[in-house]
Amino acid sequence: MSIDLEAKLRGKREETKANNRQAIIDAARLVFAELGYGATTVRDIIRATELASGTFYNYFKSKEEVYQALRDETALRVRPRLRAERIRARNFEEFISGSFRTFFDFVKNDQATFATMRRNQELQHVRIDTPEVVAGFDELRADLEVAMANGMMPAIDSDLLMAAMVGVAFEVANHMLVRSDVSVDDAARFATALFLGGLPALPKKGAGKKR
Amino acid sequence: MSIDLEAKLRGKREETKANNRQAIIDAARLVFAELGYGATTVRDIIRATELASGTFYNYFKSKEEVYQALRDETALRVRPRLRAERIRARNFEEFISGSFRTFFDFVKNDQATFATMRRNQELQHVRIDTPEVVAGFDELRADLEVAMANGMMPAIDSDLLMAAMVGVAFEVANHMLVRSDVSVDDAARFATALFLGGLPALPKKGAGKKR
DNA sequence: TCAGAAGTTGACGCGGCGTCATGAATTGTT
DNA sequence: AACAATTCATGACGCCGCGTCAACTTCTGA
Repeated sequence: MSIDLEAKLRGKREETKANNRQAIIDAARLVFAELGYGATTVRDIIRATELASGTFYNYFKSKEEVYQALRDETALRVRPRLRAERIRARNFEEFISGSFRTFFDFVKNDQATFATMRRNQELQHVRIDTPEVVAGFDELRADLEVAMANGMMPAIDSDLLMAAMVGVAFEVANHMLVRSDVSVDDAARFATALFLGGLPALPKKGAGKKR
Repeated sequence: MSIDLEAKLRGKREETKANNRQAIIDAARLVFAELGYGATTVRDIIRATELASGTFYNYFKSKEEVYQALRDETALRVRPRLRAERIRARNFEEFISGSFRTFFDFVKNDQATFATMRRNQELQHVRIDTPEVVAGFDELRADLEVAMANGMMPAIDSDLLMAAMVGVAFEVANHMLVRSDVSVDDAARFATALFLGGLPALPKKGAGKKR
């Protein structure tokens, strides 16, 4: 059977390590959803598992770290999609609208993940910086810079542009989830129009700097 | 002396209550700055004070609540400024640029407060929802609606527009603080240009809705 | 078959949590 | 001025979660 196969390939030790880690993550997802992030303790998580309390610390330093792992799993699912969407883009309009639409679509469909998080009033917003998430931002900025180099769009401070896009994306996504009358389409159209319209007006890089 | 005066006016009881509350808030500001939000305990806060541990709970339910109070103090300082700036505005350009400039200016000058917060990696971002802060957002939206009614700007989904402005404001503010080469002026110009340029392109309210 | 490595276990000491009985200080009343 | 009532500060207390660590079990490679 497949478990034996894996055991052969990876060794039993590696196998149970992976299983334990995943068991903790899965338990955490459940418990966070039930109790809310702030209220859950490491003990709650480990209790929802077959493992002993000490074992938790072989895998994570704290509940924060488990949360990050959860977050990273999510980010790992979106990033490739966003990346693909941007690479496919033939012009700036597609670049922008594709990015926003993909993101909002993900947030909406993956509401299971996000709703879990959003129940917790303590974790105030969708927006959180986990290394994976930050890496995703960096990818966006890199792609923006490529687009500028290709002449697809004017040369603008890519860092600020990225910041603005990220801010709009997360904040609008929040409102989309809260309000029933805002569809993915509405949200994407809104964000896209804002940036397509605003782009030509943005201060060009190198120019206008009073240095 | 003035303390006697206050005591006469407010009663000694009220007086010490106000003092204790403020002492706790001040101690919290200090301790948060020193240890970071996540690492500080209620005990740490109360220890930085002359009061006994039980007294803390006469004023706040948890460290979260003290943090909110801190946050509210800050929001209470910005809101009137933003409000005044928007009321003074004679056209949409002034409305937008005044709002952003005031906000970024505040963040920069009040870095003491914000830097304190930003040291804490756990509180991921400037952006947090405390009742005062939310009230500030609502004010912005209300003012946007007034501006639309006055014909200063086209009728747009004010909720989404507010969300976008808030997102850009906080995210760009973050980058402004992190990067030494972005001045308040740069940040304000960038955000203003984005919205002034994007506004005409935004989907008009009532139109285009496929309902 | 066995020695060493790797990893699991749960009991332990420490410290923070929120409560509550006690007592001190302030206020209002006669 | 004396007193009763009210308000509030105090800090000890029981509870629980924290992270550690010595003992033990399981796996691995020779």
